[in-house]
Amino acid sequence: MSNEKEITIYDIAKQLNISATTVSRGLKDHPSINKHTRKKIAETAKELGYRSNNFASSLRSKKTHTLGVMVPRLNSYFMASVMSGMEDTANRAGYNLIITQSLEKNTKEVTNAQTMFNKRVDGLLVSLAYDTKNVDHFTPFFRKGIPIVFFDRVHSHIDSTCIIIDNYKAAYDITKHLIEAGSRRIMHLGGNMLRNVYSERLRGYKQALKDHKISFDEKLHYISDLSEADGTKAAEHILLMKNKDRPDAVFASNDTAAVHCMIRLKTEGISIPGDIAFAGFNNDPISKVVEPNLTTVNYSGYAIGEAAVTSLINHLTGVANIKTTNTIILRSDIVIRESSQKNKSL
Amino acid sequence: MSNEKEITIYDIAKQLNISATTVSRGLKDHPSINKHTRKKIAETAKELGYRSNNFASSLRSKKTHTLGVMVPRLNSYFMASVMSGMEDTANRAGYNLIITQSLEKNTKEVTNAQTMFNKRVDGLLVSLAYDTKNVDHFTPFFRKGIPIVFFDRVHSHIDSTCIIIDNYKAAYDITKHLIEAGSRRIMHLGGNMLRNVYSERLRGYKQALKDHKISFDEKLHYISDLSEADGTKAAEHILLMKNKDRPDAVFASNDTAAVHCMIRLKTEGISIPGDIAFAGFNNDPISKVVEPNLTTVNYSGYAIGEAAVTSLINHLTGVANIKTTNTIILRSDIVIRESSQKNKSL
DNA sequence: TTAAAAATTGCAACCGATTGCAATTTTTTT
DNA sequence: AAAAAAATTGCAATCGGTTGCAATTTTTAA
Repeated sequence: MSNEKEITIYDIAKQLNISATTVSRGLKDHPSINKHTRKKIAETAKELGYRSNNFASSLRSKKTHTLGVMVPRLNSYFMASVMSGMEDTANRAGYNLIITQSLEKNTKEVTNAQTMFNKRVDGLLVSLAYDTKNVDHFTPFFRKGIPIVFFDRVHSHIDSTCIIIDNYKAAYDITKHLIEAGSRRIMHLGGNMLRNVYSERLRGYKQALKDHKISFDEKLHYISDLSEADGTKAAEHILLMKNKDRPDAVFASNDTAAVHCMIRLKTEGISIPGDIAFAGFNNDPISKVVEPNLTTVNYSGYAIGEAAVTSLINHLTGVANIKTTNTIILRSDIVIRESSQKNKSL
Repeated sequence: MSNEKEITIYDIAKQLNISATTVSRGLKDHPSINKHTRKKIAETAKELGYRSNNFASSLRSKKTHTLGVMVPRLNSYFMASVMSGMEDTANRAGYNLIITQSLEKNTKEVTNAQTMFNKRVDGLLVSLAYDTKNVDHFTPFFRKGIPIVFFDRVHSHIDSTCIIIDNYKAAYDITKHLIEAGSRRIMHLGGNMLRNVYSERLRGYKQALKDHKISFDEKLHYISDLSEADGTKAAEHILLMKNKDRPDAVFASNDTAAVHCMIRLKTEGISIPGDIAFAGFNNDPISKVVEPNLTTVNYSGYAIGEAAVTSLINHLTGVANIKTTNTIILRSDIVIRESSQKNKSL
């Protein structure tokens, strides 16, 4: 197939009558190499069409310049944005990403962790599966000192940083908003309590109720996977409730569930926000499409991806230590749209 | 950090009193190694916690077991599904993915191609940027015999396979449907004609018009990037048209543009599908949320990703040759929803 | 001008798996 | 039982950078 032979540092060395050692050092701007020599090396490298061989380098230096990414699913707008931010940031710093998805299954997550370990990633970026109960599968990493940054669905661990938003506050604020916009009996569509994102949102929701002297009703806490189908099921659950028990608002832990719950209720003639107000979480594109537009919590997946990779690479390059930075909290804000405004409904 | 020393094939060899050569061959089920020996090697490997070193392997064998993926953008539902399919398939076959996005810019695509070349990917999976005019930046790959599979936004090249759906037929069918459902003056929101997906859809649209004795009106062909904003702009364009010039239907080359065009028109009191019927492309989640639900073309991003990776790996392993398979066409079908049904509107 | 310090450069041994070819062992054939 | 064929196994070179330490050259200080 290819006739042209690969150029190595030895070719450059021969051409310049210097040693391969000097070429190796010169190519990566080692301080002990003379500026003039360095320039000539760079020139010759370009001239000959040299490209460095990662494998030789990784073999010797034991650095792979590869980061492992473990996510529940890739196919959501939020996660796609996160990946986008990670990819940009990693690439800029000369790192590659290996991506795996658990499909929300702990067993697959465990297998994926092994894969990552065998691929010898320099570090790991993890968002946990729906039903992961412990992080034992990461023990080999901790033991070997391979840094892990958790993001979004995190697990607190002494040796790693977490990149999150203030889920508690966001949920508090949006619940408060629902109350102030005229709702009293607010149902919460939540996720698995094992996951910080869902438990924190529940906590914020409860506190907001409490601060407004509304007592929390366990019957109004509906736990599911927050899929489209779960949103629809939640709606059917509501439809089965006696009128007096029915909520006058729903706060869902993601937009998908909120939107599909709304859609189902609307087909039964329930008016939104008149009969039931709605709020979601994520600011997914669908939140701007559903009618009425969905009030939600906006935060940048891209920024989360960027922050996670930056934090990990800084640790790897010794710029900062992951063990001292416990948590990085990114900005989030609530976006008020029509779905929540009972009073001044337009 | 880590105390435990890495286990190599030499450790296994020593333990079993055989050569590293045999261990190396045994570990990858080389036929010339005795079954019994092979089993003992596998056992010892597991017992010692051996993990193969990719870098040593790649260095010597010149195979990286890495596939490069180049896409316009990651953050769409469709592309996320494609990635999901690719990731699954590649991982199962022991390959990794390196992912880059062009952000629709040819210049970034060119840079990314260089990156991929330097990373020495075994093969490339490419969906072209919006404004890419030629594929000269892939010449180094073709020259070195590194296989490329194009998917979705493809470029016909003797040396590579294309994974696509029948865009012509899908567009023809959906346009035909619009006509049969009562529309006559159908506007087309298209993308850049450089991209097969958009030119083929235009072709299908035109042919359907022709077959129904409707003449094509260039004024009804609106070209844009098909973003949310472009959908809105298209709506404004329509609103500025004289009543007699206005289309009675819109067929957009993606759901995003269709939906945001609908939304804008609805705020002006235009009834859909009564005044203007709509059809999109992609079956994005938003198509089931917008009101009325959007008629669209459904096809599986996951399947495309799967087919692309399978085809590439088969070529790499010699199971099939990419140069003989020119094109793989995957199934697509139109999903009829309310937005298009002028006659029997519900 | 010479000794001491600093800056450059090179030697040579790795890193761990792969592979062509030869050597050895086992099985089959005659 | 000897010769031929087939099955196993091992030798040793190789892939291309990296790095501790020593050697050499240049610069600075005395």
